[in-house]
Amino acid sequence: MRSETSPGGQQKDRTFIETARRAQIVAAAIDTIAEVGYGQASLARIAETAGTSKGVIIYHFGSKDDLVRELVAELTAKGSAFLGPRLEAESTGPGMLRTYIESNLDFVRENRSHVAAVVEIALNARSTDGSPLHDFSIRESGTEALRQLLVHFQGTGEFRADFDPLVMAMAIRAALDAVPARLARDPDLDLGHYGRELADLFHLATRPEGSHPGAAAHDQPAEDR
Amino acid sequence: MRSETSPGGQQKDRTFIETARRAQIVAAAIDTIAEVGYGQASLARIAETAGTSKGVIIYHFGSKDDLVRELVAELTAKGSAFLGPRLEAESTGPGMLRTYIESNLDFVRENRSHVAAVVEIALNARSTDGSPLHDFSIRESGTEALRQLLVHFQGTGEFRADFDPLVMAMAIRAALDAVPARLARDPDLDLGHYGRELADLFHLATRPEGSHPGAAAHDQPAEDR
Amino acid sequence: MRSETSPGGQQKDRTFIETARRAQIVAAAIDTIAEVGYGQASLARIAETAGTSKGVIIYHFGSKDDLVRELVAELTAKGSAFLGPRLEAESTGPGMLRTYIESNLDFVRENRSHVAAVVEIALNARSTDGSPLHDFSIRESGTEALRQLLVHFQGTGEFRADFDPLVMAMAIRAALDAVPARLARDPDLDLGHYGRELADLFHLATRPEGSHPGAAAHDQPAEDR
Amino acid sequence: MRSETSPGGQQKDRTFIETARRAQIVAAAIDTIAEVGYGQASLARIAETAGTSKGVIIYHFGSKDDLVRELVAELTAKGSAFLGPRLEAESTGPGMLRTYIESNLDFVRENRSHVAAVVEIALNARSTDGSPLHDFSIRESGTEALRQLLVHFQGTGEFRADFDPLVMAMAIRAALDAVPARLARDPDLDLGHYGRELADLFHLATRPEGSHPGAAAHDQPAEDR
DNA sequence: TATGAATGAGGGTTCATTCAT
DNA sequence: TATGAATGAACCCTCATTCAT
Repeated sequence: MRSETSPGGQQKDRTFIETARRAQIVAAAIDTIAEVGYGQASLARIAETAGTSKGVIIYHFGSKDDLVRELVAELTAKGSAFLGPRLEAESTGPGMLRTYIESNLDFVRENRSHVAAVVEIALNARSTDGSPLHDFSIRESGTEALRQLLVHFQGTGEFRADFDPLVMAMAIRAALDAVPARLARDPDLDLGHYGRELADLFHLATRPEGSHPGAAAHDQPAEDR
Repeated sequence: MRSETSPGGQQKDRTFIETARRAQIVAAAIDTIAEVGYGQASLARIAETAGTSKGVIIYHFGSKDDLVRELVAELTAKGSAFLGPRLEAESTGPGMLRTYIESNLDFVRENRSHVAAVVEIALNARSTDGSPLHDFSIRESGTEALRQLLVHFQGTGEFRADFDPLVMAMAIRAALDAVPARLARDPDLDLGHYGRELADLFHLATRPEGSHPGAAAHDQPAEDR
Repeated sequence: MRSETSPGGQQKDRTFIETARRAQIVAAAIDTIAEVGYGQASLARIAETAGTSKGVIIYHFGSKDDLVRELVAELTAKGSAFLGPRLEAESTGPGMLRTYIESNLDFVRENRSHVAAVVEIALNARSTDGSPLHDFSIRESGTEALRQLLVHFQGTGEFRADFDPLVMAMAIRAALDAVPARLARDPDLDLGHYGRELADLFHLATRPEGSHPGAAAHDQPAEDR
Repeated sequence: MRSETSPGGQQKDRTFIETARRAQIVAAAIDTIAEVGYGQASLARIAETAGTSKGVIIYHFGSKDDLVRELVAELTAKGSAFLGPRLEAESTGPGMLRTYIESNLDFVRENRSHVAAVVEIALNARSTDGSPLHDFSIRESGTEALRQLLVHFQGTGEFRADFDPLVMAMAIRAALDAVPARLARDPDLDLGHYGRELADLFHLATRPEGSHPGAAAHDQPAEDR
C-alpha cells in the first residue's frame, strides 16, 4: 500500500523541504487535536491550521491514521529521551518513584499540547468497528514498566511488600494522565506543586511499614528535590 | 424547543409504552457507546442495536444530544442514590474515604457499561467548536465534593493536615475514573481487590503523621469492612 | 380516498366539536404560514400553534394539502362575500374601480394574517414536480374578472379605449397583492392612505383622454368617497 | 468560516476549471429554482440538473445558502450594469420613468430564468424561524431608488406633486415583479407590448395636472422610444 | 373518535480519500 | 512533486403520512 515514490514511506530519503512540511503538519495536528479534541479534528481543520489543504496532508502521510501514528510516535520518543536519563540517575526506589512522577509532569509542562493531543488520541481514537485504532501498548507498557519498577523495589525492601504493584502503578499513571485534561480547563495549574504533592502521596503509600514513624515530612517529601 | 407534539417533553405524562421504548433505546445507546466509543456511536448504530430505526430515536428523544443527556442524567441519579446512603452511614474520615472508594467501584461493577459509556461521553463529547458538549459539572463537582470531605477531616485531625486536598481528590478520582477503560481491556479485573488496595493506598496517604507507625495493615485497611 | 367515516369528507354531518376543532386548526395554520412562511410551516409547527398533534390535523383534514385547500377556500368565500355587495352598489366604471381597489385593501386590513397566508401559499405551494399545487384559478380569475370589468367600461366610454385591459388588470392586481408582504415588514402601513393613492393612480391611468384636463384632483380622486 | 482549503473563498485566484464549474452549477440552480420553485429545489435536484452530485456543489460553494447568495448577487450585478447606463442616458423625469420600466422588462426578457429564480428566492427563502434568509435590501432599495427618482422629479415639476411617491414606487415595482410569474404560465407574453402599456399607464399617473389634456397618446407614450 | 407511535424518504452537510493533472 | 477537483458514504435531523389501538 505504501510505495517508494510516496514520501510517507521509509523514513530515510526525506528531502529537507519534505521533512519541514511533515513537521509543520504534525504541529498543526497537535494543536488542533489538543484544542478541539480528536473527534472534531478533521483533516480539513488540521489543514486549515497548517495553512495547507487536505490533499497535501494525505500526500505526505498517506492517511490520517498515519499522521496520527507519527504524532504519537514522536511523543513517545521524546518522552523516553526525557525520562530515561532522569530515571537512570536515581538508584533508590523512593528516588526513582519521585523522579518518575515529577519528571512526567515536567515533561507535560514542556509539551503541553503534544501530551494533551496524545492523551486525546489514546482515549478516543478507534477504528470503525470500535476497536482501538492505535497501538497503545506504549500506554500499557507505561503502566507495566512502572509496575516492574515497583516490584523490583518491593523485593529490595525499599517499598512495602503488601501492596499490589499493578494497582499502585495504575493509580500513579491515572493521576498523571488526568493532568492534561485538568490543565486544559485550568491553565494556571501549578505543575511543580502538583508533582511534589503527588510524589509525597505515593511515597507515603509505598514506604515500608515501620519506616520513620511520623517522619514522613522530612523523610523524603518535598525538600529533597 | 420541545413541543407538546413530541413525546420528549416533560418527563411526566409518559405512556407506558413510551417509557419502555425510551428505556430500550437508552440501553442500546449505553451498550453501543460502551462498546465502540462515543465517536463511532452513530444513531444508525444505536438504532441497530435497539432493533429500531434512527427515526424512532429522534421521535422519542428529539435529538442525539438529548438521548445522551438522559443517559448521563440517569447514571448520575443512580450514582447519587447508590453512594449517598453508604457515605451517610459512615462517621469517621477514614471510614468515609474507604467507603467512597469501594462504593464507587461497587457501583462500577454493577453498572459496567453505563459507567463506561458515561466516561466515554465525558471524555469525548464536544460541540463543533471543541467546547465540552454536556454539563459535566457533575464530574468536577465529584472532585469538589471529595475535596471538601478531605478538608473537613483535615480540620478534625483525622487526616494529616499537610496535603493539598485538591491534589489528593484529583488523584483519587483519577484512579476511580481509570477503571472502566481498564475493565474494557481486562474484563476479569477483580474490582473488590482493586477497591481494597486503593482504599489502603489512600488511607496511608492521608492518615495523620504519628498514627500507629507500622500498624497500617491492621489499623484501617482491609479487614475492618 | 375520502371515506364517509372520516370527518374530512362531506361538509355536512359535522359535529359541533368537530367544526370547532377544524376552525381552530385552520386558524393555527393561518397564523403559522403568515408568520414563518409556507416553506417553514410544517404540520408539527402548525400543531404546536394549535396546541395539538400532527395526528389530529391529519385526522381532521386527511392531508396537509386539504388543510391548505380549506384555508384558501375560506378566504376566497369571505372575499367574495365582502367584495360582491360593495361592487354591486356601484354603477359607474370609475366608481367600481375605486371601490374594487379600496375594498380589496379594506379586506386585507380586516384579514391580515389570512390574506398573508393565502398569498404565501399562492406564491410558494407546489407539488413535488414543481407544478402549482392548488387551484389558483381564483387568482387568475381575479385578474380576469377585473379585466372584463375594464373592457366593459371601455365599451361605455367611461375608460379610455386605448389601454390593454389585461395589462391594466395585472398592474392593479400586482399592486394589491404586494401589500401583505409589505405589511409584514411595515405593520404600521396606512392602508386607507395606500388605497386612496392607488385608486387615484389608476383613475388617472384609465380615464378617457379628454376628461377634465387639469381637473383630475376634484374629478374623482379622494374626496368623493 | 471559509478556509483556504475550500475553493469558495476569496473570489480572486479562481482556477479556470473552478470558475467553469461554479458557472455550471449556478446555471443549474437557476433553471431548477425557476422551474420547480425554491422549496422544491433541493441540492440533489440541482446536482442532477447540473450532472453532478451534491458533494460537488458543497465543495464549490460551501453551502446551499452560499450558492443561492451568489446566484442572487450575480443577477443584481447584471441588473445594475444593464439598467444604469440606460437610465443615465435619460435626462427628463418621464423619460427616465419610461426607460426604467421598459428596460426592466427588457432585462427580464433577456434573463427570464435568472430573474424568475431570484424572485422565487426573494419571496420564499427564509431561515428556520421564518425570518428572511437573504439580504434583499436590494429589493427594497429598488423600490427606494425608484421613490427617490420620483421625489426628485416632483421637485422639478416634471411629475405631479400630489401623489405619494412611495405608493407609486411600490405599484411600479409590483407590476414589474409580477411579470416572471406570469411569464411562467404564459411564455408567449409580449414583453415589449407589456412594457409600453405599463410605461403609458404610469406616465398618465404621474404627469402634472395641466399637461397637454387629451394629448396623452402622442405626448410621451409609445412612439417616442 | 382520537391519538401516540412509528415509518421511511429526503433534507443539507462533513468527511477521509481517490483521481487527474 | 504537489494540488485542486471530485467522490460517495455516512452523519443528524425534518417531514408528511400510516398504523394500531
